[in-house]
Amino acid sequence: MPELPEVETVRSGLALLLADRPILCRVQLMRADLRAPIPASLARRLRGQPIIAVRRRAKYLLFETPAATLLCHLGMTGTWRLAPSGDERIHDHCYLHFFDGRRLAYRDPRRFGLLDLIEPGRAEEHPALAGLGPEPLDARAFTGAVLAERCAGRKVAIKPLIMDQRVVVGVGNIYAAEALFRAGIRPSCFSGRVSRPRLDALVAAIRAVLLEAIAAGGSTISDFRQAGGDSGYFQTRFQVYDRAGQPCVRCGAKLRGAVLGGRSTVWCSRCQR
DNA sequence: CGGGTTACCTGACGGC
DNA sequence: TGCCGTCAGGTAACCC
Repeated sequence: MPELPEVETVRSGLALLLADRPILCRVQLMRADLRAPIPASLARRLRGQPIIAVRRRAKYLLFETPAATLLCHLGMTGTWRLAPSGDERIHDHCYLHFFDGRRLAYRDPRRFGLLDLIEPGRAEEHPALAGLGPEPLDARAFTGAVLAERCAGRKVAIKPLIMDQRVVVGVGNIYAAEALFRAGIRPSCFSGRVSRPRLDALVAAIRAVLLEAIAAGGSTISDFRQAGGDSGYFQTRFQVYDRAGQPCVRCGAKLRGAVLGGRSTVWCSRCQR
């Protein structure tokens, strides 16, 4: 489900819900592992702690408490929701119970997500966060020059390259396709052969599409929901994603579809070179 | 090392 | 109705 706009939408929703810094009275794990084992000490370490902030790095959520930070990746199907008493669902893997009586539920049918603990001040050392590329919305960190350096001499196609979280974070299959369409770049283009002006355009397109999607509350495909339960609506603005065989919004040509780097890819062979 | 494929897991959907 | 194949927003372990 979640690329940067969806994770940011969840983050801002949770930050609003938790703005009064509620104190955890119980962390209830319903299973011992997701994609990776959940530390056995997680519940004990977080008990009695206030949530002082909810941050985002790449596609990760960080629930900060004085004693430790709860790290969460939503994988493909992870969701957080306010779960009143009686609202228990299949694939709920973790409940955060607060002293004020509220409860947050983490639900993740495919279990590609991650829950882990980070020691205070050690976020950059965590294996999942170390080595991540720049935030695409940070205009100083993610520039055409930075992307050009990562592309130089590379034969990997540009679409899988911009989905590589070591190059730039937060871009997944949907927004990679949308950004490449906006920039007029064919997804299968060798990274090392995309000109510098076109890489500048791609950086701008990535930033623009992510910002527009955040403003729209993310894209709701299947069961993505904001933390408040609302749907995002950016999916109504897809120009290429999931539109193979349909007409290009710009020129009317039939959009092409293929598998690239193991992921479904859609593009306009007339508008994208 | 770079580049490509596969596995992880469940659910939804289309075809028969 | 139900069975089966295919596909899904991500990541990482493999292979050559």
